[in-house]
Amino acid sequence: MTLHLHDTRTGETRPFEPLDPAHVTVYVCGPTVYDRIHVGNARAAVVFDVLYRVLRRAYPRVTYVRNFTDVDDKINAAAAAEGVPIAELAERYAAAYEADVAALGTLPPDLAPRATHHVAEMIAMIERLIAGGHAYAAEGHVLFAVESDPAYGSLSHRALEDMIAGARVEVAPYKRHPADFVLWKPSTPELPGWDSPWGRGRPGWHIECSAMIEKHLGEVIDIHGGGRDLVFPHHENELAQSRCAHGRPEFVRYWLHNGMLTFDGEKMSKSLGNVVTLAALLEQWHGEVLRYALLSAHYRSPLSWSEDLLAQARSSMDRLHGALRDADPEGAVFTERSPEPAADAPLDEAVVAALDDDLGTPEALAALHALAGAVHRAEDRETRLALAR
RNA sequence: GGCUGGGUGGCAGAGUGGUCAUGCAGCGGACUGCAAAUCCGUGUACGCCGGUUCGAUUCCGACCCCAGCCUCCA
Repeated sequence: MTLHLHDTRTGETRPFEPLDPAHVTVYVCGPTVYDRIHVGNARAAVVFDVLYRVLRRAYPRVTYVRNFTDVDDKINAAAAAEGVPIAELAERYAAAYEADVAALGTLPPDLAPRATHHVAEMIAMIERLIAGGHAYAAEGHVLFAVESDPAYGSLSHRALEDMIAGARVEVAPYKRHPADFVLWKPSTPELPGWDSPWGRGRPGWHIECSAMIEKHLGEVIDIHGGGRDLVFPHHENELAQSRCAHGRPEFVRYWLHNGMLTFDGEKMSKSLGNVVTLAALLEQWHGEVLRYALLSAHYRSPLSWSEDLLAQARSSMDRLHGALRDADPEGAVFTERSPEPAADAPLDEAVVAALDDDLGTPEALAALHALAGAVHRAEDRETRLALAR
């Protein structure tokens, strides 16, 4: 079976057909670096790491880009609270992020661009949008005109009129349409800012991803990933900007969104205050156990997080390790934690089939356990328990 | 209210029109000097009500409930 992926935009799972099979392009929304990440954030990193590994086995070249949002109000606030320069704080948490997700056995992306390094590209893109009649300047801001994009709402499946009905925040007076969103906003002298045709200011959140994708991967990419909570408005807006700036209807061929981690039935998020930082968990649990726990549910489903889940993950993981020990007591074939099996290493067919079916990690793990059982029952087995996952 | 996606055994969580997910936990047994590991066996599971069908957890309809998004968010 060939790789099938679920695309949020069309709502269907279909065979993965890259634009250019010789070079697959993937972009995933990375963190805003103002604090240590929590397990919920880590889920996306792990899920898309699995995708990356699956793609690398199937295609000769894969470019995986995961950005750092290093210009944001929260960063400014955190830096001010600590009394340190904004850039210093951002770099500190970017480094912490990399260390955190590396502990979960994820491969580093091919590129990890910073938003602040791409302001010129953003400004250029905004100018193109204005020239094309898709954006307008007003009171130091530049706004995207949602009504100029007939396809606006196609990713999140909502109609413009529904958005107006649902609008809970007071609409800024300079907006032509309540759903218009900011591409550029003015900045105060103390805050980070860049000179632009519209005065000193800083970019809106959505435009960074559009600009970085265009620069590093081109106008059309194969896969765009992120958490479900980013579908609207972030990805919808990103899609609108890129599509309109490029003047071509296609932007992302497959939109992949991972489900949220819940804690006591509610989404784990900073605003709800029910977060568990990854760093704290790593003090108690091996990264492998956390990875196992994060992959124990299908990536699109919500996953209920608990101490119990971790204990179960550890026991399950132990069973797999036990099988490896049994099959290979000297550790001659399998190293403790091989970062990635060789590209030509044979993998169990059931595992591959499960992964090819929209990254069916629970089924893949079940297949791994079936192998483990076989290893224990048989005498010696050269089972290739490639723990690629 | 609108738009998505769900409701599966003690827990987590796959899947399917008529035999088994899988793991953890529990229980019984085997092996072992004890223990660990391993093996074997074990549980009226599929939100509720109708419908289609020889047969539905799986298809259709209504209902109830839950989560996410609509505001920063993986």
